[in-house]
Amino acid sequence: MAQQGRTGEHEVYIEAVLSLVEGVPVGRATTYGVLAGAVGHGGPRQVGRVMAVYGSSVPWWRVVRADGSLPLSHQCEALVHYREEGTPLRGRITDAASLRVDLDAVLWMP
DNA sequence: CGTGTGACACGTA
DNA sequence: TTACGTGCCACAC
Repeated sequence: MAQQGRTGEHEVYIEAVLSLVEGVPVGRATTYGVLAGAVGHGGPRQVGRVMAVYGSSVPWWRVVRADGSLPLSHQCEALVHYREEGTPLRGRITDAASLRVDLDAVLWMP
């Protein structure tokens, strides 16, 4: 449709990241670096920033750090989703500091 | 226009 | 495994 006349690369980048996150299947997960490489521009930090601002509209919990650890202030919320989706975790639930997603089993790539 | 900060990544100890 | 330093890019002040 004839709208969005301004193809701002900034918005294109945001939509690209969000689109990829929405494409992550249930029970799986990916990393900021993978998404950054998928869009072919910027870096993992830029992806993280997009998630921090616009991530509220996408399954952000399926995006974790390269080592499988969770976002600093959202691991508790992510934990709830992981339990519902049956996402395999490593470490001990009693210690969120060492809690990580088993990327070796659920890593998803676009 | 320099400095600090961040939902990051990687190497090394 | 954790801790520290460095590189990266964008944004707030």
